[in-house]
Amino acid sequence: MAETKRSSGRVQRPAGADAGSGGSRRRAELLAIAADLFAERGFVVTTVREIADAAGILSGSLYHHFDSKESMVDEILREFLDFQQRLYADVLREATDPRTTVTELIRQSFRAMNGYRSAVTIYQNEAKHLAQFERFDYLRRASNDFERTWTKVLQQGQQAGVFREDLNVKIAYRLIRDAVWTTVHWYNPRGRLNAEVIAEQHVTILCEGITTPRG
Amino acid sequence: MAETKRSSGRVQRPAGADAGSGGSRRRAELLAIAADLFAERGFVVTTVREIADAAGILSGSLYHHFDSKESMVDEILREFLDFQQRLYADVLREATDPRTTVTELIRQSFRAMNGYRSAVTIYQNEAKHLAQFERFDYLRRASNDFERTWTKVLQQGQQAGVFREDLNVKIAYRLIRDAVWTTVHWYNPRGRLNAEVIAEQHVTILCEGITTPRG
Amino acid sequence: MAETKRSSGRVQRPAGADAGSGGSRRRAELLAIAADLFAERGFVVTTVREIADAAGILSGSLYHHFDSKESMVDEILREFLDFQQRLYADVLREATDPRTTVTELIRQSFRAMNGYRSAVTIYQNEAKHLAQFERFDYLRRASNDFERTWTKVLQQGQQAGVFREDLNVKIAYRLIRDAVWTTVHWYNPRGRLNAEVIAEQHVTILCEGITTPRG
Amino acid sequence: MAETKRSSGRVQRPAGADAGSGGSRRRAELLAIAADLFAERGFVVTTVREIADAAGILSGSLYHHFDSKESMVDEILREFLDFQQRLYADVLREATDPRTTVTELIRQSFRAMNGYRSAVTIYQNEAKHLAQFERFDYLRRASNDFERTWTKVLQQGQQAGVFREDLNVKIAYRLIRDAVWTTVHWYNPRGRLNAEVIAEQHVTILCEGITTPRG
DNA sequence: TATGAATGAGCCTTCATTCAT
DNA sequence: CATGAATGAAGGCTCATTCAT
Repeated sequence: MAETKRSSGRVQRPAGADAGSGGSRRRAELLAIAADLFAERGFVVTTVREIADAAGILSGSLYHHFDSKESMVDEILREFLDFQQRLYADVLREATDPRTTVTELIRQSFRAMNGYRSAVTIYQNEAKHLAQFERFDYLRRASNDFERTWTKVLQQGQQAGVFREDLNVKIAYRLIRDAVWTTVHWYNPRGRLNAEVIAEQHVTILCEGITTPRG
Repeated sequence: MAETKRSSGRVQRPAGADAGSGGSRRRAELLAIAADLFAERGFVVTTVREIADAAGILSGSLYHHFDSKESMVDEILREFLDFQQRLYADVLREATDPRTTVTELIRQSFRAMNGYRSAVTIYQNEAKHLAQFERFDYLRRASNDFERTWTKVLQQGQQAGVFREDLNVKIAYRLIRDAVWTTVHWYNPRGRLNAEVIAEQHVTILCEGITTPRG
Repeated sequence: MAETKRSSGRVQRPAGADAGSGGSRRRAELLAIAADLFAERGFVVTTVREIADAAGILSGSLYHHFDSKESMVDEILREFLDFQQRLYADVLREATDPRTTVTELIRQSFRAMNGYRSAVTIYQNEAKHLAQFERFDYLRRASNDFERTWTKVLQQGQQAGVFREDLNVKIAYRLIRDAVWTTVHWYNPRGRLNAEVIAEQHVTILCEGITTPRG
Repeated sequence: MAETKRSSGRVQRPAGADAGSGGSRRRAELLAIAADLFAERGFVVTTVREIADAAGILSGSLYHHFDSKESMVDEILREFLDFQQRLYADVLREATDPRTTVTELIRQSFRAMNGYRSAVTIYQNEAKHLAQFERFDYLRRASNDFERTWTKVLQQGQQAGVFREDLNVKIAYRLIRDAVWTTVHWYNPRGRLNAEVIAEQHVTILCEGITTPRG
């Protein structure tokens, strides 16, 4: 078999996690470093040398842990997508009314941005480009899943009369998705505006609009 | 050396000819081809060869028209930014109440997407990356201009009591900007949803929210 | 389309040949240089840098003419195989008795060694290794063609009573083939023994054996 | 440093155990594995990792047994060459007439192919390449020994009138050598044609030729 | 204006080898 | 004996760019 290179490593473990699992600690470190660079500079533009430099090793040494640069993003994205899908599933399982569900979906989207900030950015920036390779088929699948999840909730809300009838759910979904996820481009975890504040602003604007309630 | 290569070339069709001007027709064609490729595939990933292939010439021949690949994006982006800024200026000059102004700003943002679709995409995708080079300083400047324009209007609206007081204008601005401009990623000019419909949906959602007005 | 890289180039043109055909003269030169190196040092071991050095250009420049190192051998081998197969076909077309046919087949095998010396060596040394890649399927096909050609003639000779009955044609074919083609490993075009002499010795030994006629 | 690594290891089974000796049993196993891979895939192309994989250990662990990849072939080839030379010496010692001697030399060449099949293949394929390194000087020496052995016998046969006068012994030797040893490329120990049959066919063809004895 | 040949720098990857544990 | 992490050198290939014709 291969010399190491087995998958499974957690990325920026956002809690306890990790356990005595397979992917060595070193592996996870390297993945986190790569994720940050991919997010900051772009996947194509980031060289394996840069990753290696940042890790304090030689570029060739990376291949002791990973098959390729591609397999690094691959792992990073899968990790994030799994996490996000789990969060959404949780919301749906405990869903009550559509309004609350939408609010929660928005909030949980922001939550992923804490543990998987780089991954979200990468997903945002590179998914389209990567999706053209067979290996990344799952990106399209995940994207479709997300769309289905959201549009279903929006439709239910419309039928229940809680969401505007003149809403084109497809457009609405995309607007919300982009509004929420592009946040990652300017959100600064060490800045004044923390994720919660931003999340609530988004909930407010997207649900109620920017104008004051009409008397 | 360079016989042509000077800037000024119009990119995509927008309105009045341009005939006779400096940038030859061929130049404009090449720029349009490049813009489409940059938008579709990404600036870094698009090779000069691909552009040349699409134009039916050899890659070296491109350098008769342009100094470099960079100077191509440069022209493409400048063109679009000029156009967009002119449109915004028009809106502001004829501004009445904040609510109408915001609506118009949104509409005019969508308008640019018709004539400068590729340019908008490129701006969306590559600005951050390009802005790190001196040559593209104007990107940051434009971005700041946009932010100033919008936040001013939003603040005025708040003071006038027409926009919610609990609005963080910075966040609101970014939400609106991203919601509007990321449209370019999925907007299909030949699809069912034309730009106007999408624009109105955005106006509605962003101004009134997705929920039905409460009695 | 591609920038150059079209196939068709003659390799070590063994006569007038070449004409104003497609593959530029430069291309043919490079191919000849590559062929010599592949033959002398082995395909895998020869680096594109070495080829480029021998040609007085940079390694990257080779890719202006060829898609890859592989496509270089590919062309070299195809060229030779075509030539050899044409020669064999000529022999068969004008075939009279089996004994003469075999003699001619041997002679024509040696003839290819003059114009395509390097190619023959490469074929000898690398065919097995290369044949494992789809792209080189034709190697196996050519090999089978050769075998069919030879074994048919040998069988006919046996039926005609001119070749020994106790001959295993498969073994005989392989013995002859290898005896003839491995010559390339030690044959020195500028040495004392010219191709004709060697050919005749082979004809004699293979047809009559090394022992003196008895009786 | 090296605790084992010293030469002497027997390669493939040939005869009497070897137990207790320096080269541990493991060592011999590894060598056999390496030999098979070198033969099948080529020395340069075979990676240490592949050998290690086939042996179920990590590539680094091989260096507990051997100094380098080179020292592996080295041992493999020495082993075979020793064996072959011993066989030839035996033939010469008990030599009677040239015709029988040649026959026996051919037979003993085939004999080595049973115990040292991979080694023969490696010798066939890589000798030329390896001989360029000082360390493998003995390859050239062995090759010369073989040539001397054979040409002497052939000359004696000519003088005795049993081999054709018009024979160029150099060419004849090479023809025989190559005819015999290239067999290894297609000989399948588990195929229909066993080594003995092949050997006898070679003896017949090389001594008597493929044509029927003329009345 | 365009071609065709070449440059030069850099990229991803491979691989034999080392060595602390 | 073996693992796991790393080294360092090299290899095939890409690509923006130049320039003589």
